[in-house]
Amino acid sequence: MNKFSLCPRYEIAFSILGKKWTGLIIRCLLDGPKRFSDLSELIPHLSAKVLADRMKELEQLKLVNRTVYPEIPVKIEYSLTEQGRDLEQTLHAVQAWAEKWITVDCK
Amino acid sequence: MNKFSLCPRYEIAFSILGKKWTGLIIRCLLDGPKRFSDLSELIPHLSAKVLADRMKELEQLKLVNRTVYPEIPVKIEYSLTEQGRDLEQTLHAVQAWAEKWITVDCK
DNA sequence: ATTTTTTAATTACTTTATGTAAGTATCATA
DNA sequence: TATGATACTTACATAAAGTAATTAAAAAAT
Repeated sequence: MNKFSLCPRYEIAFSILGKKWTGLIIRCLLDGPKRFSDLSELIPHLSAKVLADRMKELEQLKLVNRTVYPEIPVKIEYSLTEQGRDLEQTLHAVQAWAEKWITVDCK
Repeated sequence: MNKFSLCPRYEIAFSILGKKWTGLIIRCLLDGPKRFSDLSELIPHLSAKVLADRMKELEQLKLVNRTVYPEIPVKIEYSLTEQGRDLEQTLHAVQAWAEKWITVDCK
C-alpha cells in the first residue's frame, strides 16, 4: 500500500459537502436566487438555526452571495457564486445516482 | 421522524454523502479493495472509531462489501458494491471541483 | 508458560454539531 | 397600541465525532 495521505484539497472539499444540508441547500440555489424563507420551505426538515449557520459558512467560503435589498420589509437574497454554481455537475451526479439506486416514493 | 419531503431520494442520498468522511472512504475504495489499516493510513485524520462506524453503515447500505479471509492474522477486505462503485462519477466531479477551486499545497 | 505482535476493532470519555422551541429586531400598516 | 412579515438569534437538549486506552484471537518469540 502507498502511504501518502490524500490531497488536502479533497479533504477540504469533502468537509464542505460532507456537512449535513449543504448539498440540498446548494442544489436549491441552482434553480436561482432564494430567500431565507424560500430555502426553509423547500427544505422543511432543516431548522432556521442550522440554515443560518450554513448560509454563513457558505458565504464565508465564497460559494454563496448574500444580497440585501432595502425594501420594506427587508429582502435578503442568497445566490450562488461562480464557485458555487460550478458544483452543478457534482450535484447532478448525486441526483442521477439517487434516482438509480434509492427506491422511495418520489412525487 | 424520518419524513422526507422534497424528493425523498435526494434527501436520503445527501444523508449518506453528507456524513463526515464517507466521501473520502468511498473514493479510496474506488482504487480497489482496502483493509481497515489501509484506509486508516490513507485517511490519517479519520479515527478508528469513526472508520469502524462508517464501514458498518456503508455495509448496511450495501455500498460496501466486507470480506473475511481466514489467514493468520485474519485479513478483512472492504470493497465497493456495484451501487458503491456507481458513485465514481459523483466523486470524480467533487475531485474536479476541488482541483479547480481549492488552493492548497498538494504534493 | 508467559509475553509480544498483528489486525481489526471497541470502550469510556470529551468536544463539537445538530435539533427544538421560543424569542428578538426592524419597520409598516391597522 | 397592536399585529404581521422577514430574517434571523438564543437557550437548552440530544446526536455525532474526536481522543486515548483497551480488547480479542492466534501465532511466534522469549
